[in-house]
Amino acid sequence: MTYAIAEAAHQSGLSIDTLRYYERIELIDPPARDSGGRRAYSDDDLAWLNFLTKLRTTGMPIRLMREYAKLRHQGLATATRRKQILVEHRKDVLDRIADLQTCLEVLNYKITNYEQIERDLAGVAGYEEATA
Amino acid sequence: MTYAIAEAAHQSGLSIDTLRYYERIELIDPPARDSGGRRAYSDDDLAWLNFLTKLRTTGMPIRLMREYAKLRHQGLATATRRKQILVEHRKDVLDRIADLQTCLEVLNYKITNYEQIERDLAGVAGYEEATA
DNA sequence: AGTTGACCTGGAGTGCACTCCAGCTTCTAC
DNA sequence: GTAGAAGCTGGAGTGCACTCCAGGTCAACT
Repeated sequence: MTYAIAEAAHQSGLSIDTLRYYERIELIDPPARDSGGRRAYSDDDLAWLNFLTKLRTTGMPIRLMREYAKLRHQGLATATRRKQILVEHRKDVLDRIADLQTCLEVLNYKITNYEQIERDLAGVAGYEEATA
Repeated sequence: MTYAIAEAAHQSGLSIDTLRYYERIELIDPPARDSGGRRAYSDDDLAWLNFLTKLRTTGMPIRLMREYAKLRHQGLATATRRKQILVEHRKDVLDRIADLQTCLEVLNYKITNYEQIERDLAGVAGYEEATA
């Protein structure tokens, strides 16, 4: 099964331009081409894209994704380094989640404040209505 | 109590250049100046900076932070809109955390795979040693 | 009085990750 | 056999959030 670039874009959630861009910067291998010279993405290509988007979503810089992609081509010998990259990245992601949760508390606190303000303002309005 | 820009940078975790940049784009009010024309940040300034960094950490675009900053100057009347911004942003943050957690599972899965590969490689090495 | 170091301004430069464009080819449907 | 959609290439442009720089001022210490 192969997929035209529009379909690959749709499946991966990336834009067509981004797919070609990723190819240019060697994040992905040049996919096969059909008889007319158009890109024909394989299921494997999509699986790799899918994994890449996971790394992107979690904020891995493209530079590091490229290193990972390069290592992949060098086979099993690089498994340790690849694992190391992922383990380090996992730590980054966990830290990031913790950061977000801390910020969330601040956000909650602020929102609660605004709710109190709204109640106060409504109280004044109610009072004004009652005494009008 | 006031703070020189270097101290404010240190306290907020932003760079001196970023503080001046935030001032230029009207994210923060111009702080007071000392007799020599140097910025003298107040505790309130620092508190606001601190909140801004929370918004930044959670990925709020500067454009939106500016809107929020602007509303703040217009007093209580804008409380509802400000709350709305924070509530919407909180949703973004929650979504983002959920995304990260999904990606984390993929990362964990991959890492587990690499660990299996390492064990397999170690097994072969052990076998080779034993039969050498 | 001179040196050092922090700070000042306006403006230019940077890095990242796309995103868009012009001009061309190729397939599909009528 | 022609119109329109989809894809191609190389290269330029964009938006964001800083970051750096030159050339100057000011205060404190020696």
